[in-house]
Amino acid sequence: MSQGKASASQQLFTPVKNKRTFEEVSSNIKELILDGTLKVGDRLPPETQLAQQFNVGRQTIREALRLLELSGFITVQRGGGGGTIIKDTILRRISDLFIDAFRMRRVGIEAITQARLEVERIILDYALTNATKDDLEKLRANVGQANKLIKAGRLATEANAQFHGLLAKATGNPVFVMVLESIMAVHLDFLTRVPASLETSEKVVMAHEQLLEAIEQGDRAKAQSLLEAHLTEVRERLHQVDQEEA
Amino acid sequence: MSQGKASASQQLFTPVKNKRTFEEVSSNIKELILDGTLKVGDRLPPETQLAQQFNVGRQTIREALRLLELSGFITVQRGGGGGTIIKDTILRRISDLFIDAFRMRRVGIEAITQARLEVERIILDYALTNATKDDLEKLRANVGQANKLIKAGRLATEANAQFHGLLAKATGNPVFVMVLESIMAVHLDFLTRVPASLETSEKVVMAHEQLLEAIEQGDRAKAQSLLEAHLTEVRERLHQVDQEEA
DNA sequence: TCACATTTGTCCGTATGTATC
DNA sequence: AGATACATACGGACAAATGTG
Repeated sequence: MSQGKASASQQLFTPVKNKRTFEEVSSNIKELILDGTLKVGDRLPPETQLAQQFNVGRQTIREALRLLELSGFITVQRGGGGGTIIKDTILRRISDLFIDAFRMRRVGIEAITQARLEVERIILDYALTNATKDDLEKLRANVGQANKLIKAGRLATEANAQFHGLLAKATGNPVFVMVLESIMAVHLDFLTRVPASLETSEKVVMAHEQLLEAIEQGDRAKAQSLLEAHLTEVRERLHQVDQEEA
Repeated sequence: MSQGKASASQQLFTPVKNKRTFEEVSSNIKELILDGTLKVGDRLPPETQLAQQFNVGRQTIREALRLLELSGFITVQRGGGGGTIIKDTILRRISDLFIDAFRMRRVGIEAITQARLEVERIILDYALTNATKDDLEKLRANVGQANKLIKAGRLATEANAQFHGLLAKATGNPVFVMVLESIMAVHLDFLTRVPASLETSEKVVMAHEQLLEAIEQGDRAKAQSLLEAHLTEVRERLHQVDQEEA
């Protein structure tokens, strides 16, 4: 890349083929998905047929499928009746890459907590003005389910994580959902190393419930201070673990 | 990992193999990179040798390499003297996935602009308190380079995008860098559809210069209003394009 | 400039594992 | 339980690209 000048800083001829064949196949299928020709739930033909239709070898098809799989566009099931199915798991893939990136750069837990706090502040702000009745109902249902789990003596870790995702959705802006889920994936990755106790799980549910009430009442100031307190507590808990490990 | 209790409702034996072979190989190599055994710049053995060492077929190795490649851990060059080299391109991969995610969900430009504005607000806030002399020097150099390009009658698109990345770096928190670059990648993806004029490019550089001066003087209020104005202008330009297309 | 060695890219044939009916 | 359909995996072979002498 980056060939400065050809005649006048612009290249006259673009190479007919610079991508590898499996990349060609991959982006070919990707475009079909993105433009709606192939929809979620649809099934792709078997690899052998794909190879024939694209007029390439099976190995090429397989490598193309690996790209699509890791990009979150398809899932592959082996065995009879299985095959390749269009499915949107991009967000999970982004989260996975975020986790990798943090491990690679050896980013500390403080940086993540700080970023999460700031993002959640924004989210709360937007959620307070944009949340629909449907959003609030879903948040209510989430807290209800979490309470149920706690009373049954079970952990509500997953539901508790979901609460923040629902809050992000209530902003009406999907970008906030993506950003929050990416950051939270890293956060949760750290959290899995600390044995979750029933008490802390219960505390979290209570905090969510109070926060939700403040949101429902439109009490901005109260909601903000509750969020602050909630996340500060999470931060303390994580730092404790961080030091124990070190 | 994470087997709480072994007697009731918990599995005693975990399956020896649930991952596919190429996934096994991939995460094997990935761990070697993450724990520092393999460092950036190192070269992996040729595929045939890898196949022998892992005792698998070359096809399996190739699919494993595709995963690592798309995850941003390696780059592959063909030909003599080429091969697989450890290289960290995770951030670029995340940006690519973000672009895919937006196309897939058909998120509008307004949502992205809004999110970017909020994130940049935070970044400016942190940069104002945390920026080191080195950070400021790099920002200065960036503006200088951009000005040079403009005077030479060339566009400064790349440098202008880099300015915001440098600002994010000045927060001292790498999470902000990741989030901003992800959002900006989508933004730039939209921007490539509008033919950039020399005048707008120049305008942007001037805005950056003014903003930098305010930061250097520690004038928080001024910096904030300048940022606001700058991003609002970008927003207007984009919306214009958006409507022309529709 | 040209030939050569190295390494990835691609194809084919075949066998095995696995899930569904 | 058996047949079927599909992904998974192996091995061998050749083509294409790219650096080196």
